[in-house]
Amino acid sequence: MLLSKSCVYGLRASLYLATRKKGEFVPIRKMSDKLEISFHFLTKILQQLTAEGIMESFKGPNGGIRLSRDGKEIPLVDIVVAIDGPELLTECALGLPGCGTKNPCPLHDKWAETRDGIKDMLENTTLSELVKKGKTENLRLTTDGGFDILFDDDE
Amino acid sequence: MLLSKSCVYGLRASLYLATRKKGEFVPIRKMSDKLEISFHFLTKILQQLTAEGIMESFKGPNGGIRLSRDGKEIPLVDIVVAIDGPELLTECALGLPGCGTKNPCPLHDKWAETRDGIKDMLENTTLSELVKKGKTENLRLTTDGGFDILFDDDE
DNA sequence: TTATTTTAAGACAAAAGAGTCTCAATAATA
DNA sequence: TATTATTGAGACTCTTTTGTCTTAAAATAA
Repeated sequence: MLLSKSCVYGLRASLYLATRKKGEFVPIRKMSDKLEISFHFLTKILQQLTAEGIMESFKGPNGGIRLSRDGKEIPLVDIVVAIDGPELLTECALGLPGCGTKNPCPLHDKWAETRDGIKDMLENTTLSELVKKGKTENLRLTTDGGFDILFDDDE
Repeated sequence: MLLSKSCVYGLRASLYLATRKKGEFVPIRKMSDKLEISFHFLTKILQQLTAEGIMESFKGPNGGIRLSRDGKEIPLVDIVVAIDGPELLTECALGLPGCGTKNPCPLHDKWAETRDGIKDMLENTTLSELVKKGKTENLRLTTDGGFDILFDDDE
């Protein structure tokens, strides 16, 4: 599996927040309902992302979570690295510590190239970009629903 | 982590076997020593690969494991799929079941492209190719040693 | 036939990932 | 001030992955 479940949930929640009005706090409970993710589990994941400064939280009524930056400025790699760490983008395909151009494994060159493909994609794709695509084509973020399930009923 | 530890160990063992003379059985104990992998754990992994027909085993004195085909004909993808399954090459980056061109997630197009990069690399890289490169440049398959540690003392 | 060398199979244990639950802290509001 | 709505922190459980151990089965050789 490329990304951990925590990371996937973190990405889905980030996309959710990127659909909201700038500055608006969204309660985790609402997100966990819409995205069909366990509330407590999602809470822990979002705590990581707020600790990393990607999101901001506010307690109490009208509180919740929001993105720290505009979604246009947040590439997927920020969320992936915050949750899964940088290993995916640096590690050896054969699991050898310190594998690099200086002391490579037989697969190093080929894998480095492939890995850069993943890195480029994550660095050059932003939340806003995916939200825009999602909205336009009504793409899904859950097993069942379309992108529109993210919006409130009065929208 | 892209590949499971089992898969990584399976790849290293496959590379080891691809350095041996065609038809020769190598005891698992010898491989586990050279590759610094737990004997019992490696045994279980190789059982999967023999079950998949990628390797053949023979019990008793002078027994061991060998590749079923010549290393030239074995692409890495065969070993990866045998151990980790085909999910890596098919699954959705956001973990949505049935994500595809027909019912995609917002990341589907970009991820499908990246995923194909991984697939192409694994399909177009063979054991022999890596062994050749490893031998020529004395690349490592363990934390410490070079490729030469795979060879017997009398070679 | 008996002992030895090897893989096969499966029980078991340890560690990591995934998920749940409870209680504390903070903020708003009645 | 008391109540309610929210996140924060941490203990806890369940599942999967990783790793160990024991015993059985097969093949060879003494």
